[in-house]
Amino acid sequence: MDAAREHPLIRRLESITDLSPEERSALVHLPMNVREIAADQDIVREGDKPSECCLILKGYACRYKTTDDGKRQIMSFHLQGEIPDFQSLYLRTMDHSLGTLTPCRMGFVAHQTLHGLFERHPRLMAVFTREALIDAAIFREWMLNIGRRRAEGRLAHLLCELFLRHKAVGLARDHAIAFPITQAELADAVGFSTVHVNRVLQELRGMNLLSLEDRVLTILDWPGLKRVAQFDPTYLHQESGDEGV
Amino acid sequence: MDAAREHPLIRRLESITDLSPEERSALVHLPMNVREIAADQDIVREGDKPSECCLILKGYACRYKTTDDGKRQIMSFHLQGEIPDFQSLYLRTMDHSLGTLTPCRMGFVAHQTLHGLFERHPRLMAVFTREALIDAAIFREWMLNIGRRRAEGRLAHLLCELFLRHKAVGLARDHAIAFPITQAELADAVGFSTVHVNRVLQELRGMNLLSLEDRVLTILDWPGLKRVAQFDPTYLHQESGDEGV
DNA sequence: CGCCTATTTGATCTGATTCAAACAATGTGG
DNA sequence: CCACATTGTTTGAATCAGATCAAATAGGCG
Repeated sequence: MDAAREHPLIRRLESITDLSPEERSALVHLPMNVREIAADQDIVREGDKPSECCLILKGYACRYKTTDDGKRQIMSFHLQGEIPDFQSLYLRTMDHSLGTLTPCRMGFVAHQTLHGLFERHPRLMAVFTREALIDAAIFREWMLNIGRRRAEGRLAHLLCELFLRHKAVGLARDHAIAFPITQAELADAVGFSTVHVNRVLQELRGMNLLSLEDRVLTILDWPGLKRVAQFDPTYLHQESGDEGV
Repeated sequence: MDAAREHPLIRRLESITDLSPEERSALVHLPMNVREIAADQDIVREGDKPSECCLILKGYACRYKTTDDGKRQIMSFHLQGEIPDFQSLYLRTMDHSLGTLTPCRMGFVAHQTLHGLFERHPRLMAVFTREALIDAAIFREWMLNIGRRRAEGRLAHLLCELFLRHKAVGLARDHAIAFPITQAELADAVGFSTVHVNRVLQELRGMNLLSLEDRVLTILDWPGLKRVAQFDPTYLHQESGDEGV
């Protein structure tokens, strides 16, 4: 079997664009330092000045910040194949932290290595730049979500997004995805209390829109969920939208 | 007097990095279509597929989105010298709208022109990429702000940011900046009702932290304002931080 | 002057928080 | 294999920050 097919980064990039044989080869042989990391560990922290980027080979991670009085805001969730701290290539100091949600296999790639890669393959640089801009688009949508949507819609919106992002990279089976995110983590992502997440989740279940048990999220009624979320997938900039869901 | 000094884009970029004579020359002669636009006009709208980017030569603009039920979230404010829709170079479809807050002079630059510029001056591309990543850093901070900070801190935080951003590009005079943003617009930026913005603003004034009248914001007590905002300027990635304020 | 937009004030209501505690599931070490 | 600790979920009751509704006031400006 083709080694490239098994490589989470390549699988992800090929869900976005076509790669030339040279580009694929460069990516397959990208020097990286692979480490296994337990759940709930920080990989880089606010204030750090990292000299490498972190590629998720397996598992789930998130970016977050905390206020001085200890409240946390999760700004993004990340799946395998993603490089959550890509921005550290251009912004020396971390303005937020990156941590694991589950046990993870991480590939650490030196900044220098990536700069070299981009010099030899400018098109790859454009692809990663695009990805970073999509990240920003997701941040914008979350702002609208947190700032202006009320409970059911807000939580539903996040679940719609997570489902489509899994689907786009082949991590959805039928209408189900792995869902290792706890209610407390969901709360920190949408700006609720844990208690409220629990109650809203029960509402969504009560409407037969979804089921969430044993760390698996199943979408039972996609049009219905989209409706309560007012979900429009444009901001994910997946060429396919949500057709075929 | 040097024409480049007067050019808002160059002034802004030189507040960030040094430009070579060739880069400056390329920027001065960057072909653009200049238009005057009234206040409260959309420049591009969610769903548009623009073929040019918009440089603010004069005035204030903002990016925003609305929910189906008409609630608006402003995701960013933009000053002169900025290119708020830079992402349209890489993401075909607008996932949000860009509108003026005040009468503006705008320079429209064809995507093609910018791609050409970046090909000839890769370092400029890196600078703009960096700027886009700082945009994203600001979005993240706003998420924390909207999701996890309560009223006084939330509004104070936004005002701290706007002050520092003005200062960084020489648009602050002593401790005062132009402030054409209405209370309704502030409300849409921080996720409040207009009424609540008014009350919180009165609190901040009552604490003698600032004055805001006649479209001028004056910071009366920077350490105090920073404290209630829990403001840490790291996320703006200005090398100078807030020293000298 | 009169119109329109922006700010301010007051009264009431409500969605979500907080606090507290029970319950379930999972894992750990003896 | 059980006792126990730990982490995550669920439920109930009281409270509150901020929203909503309504109306007055204050500024520009044609």
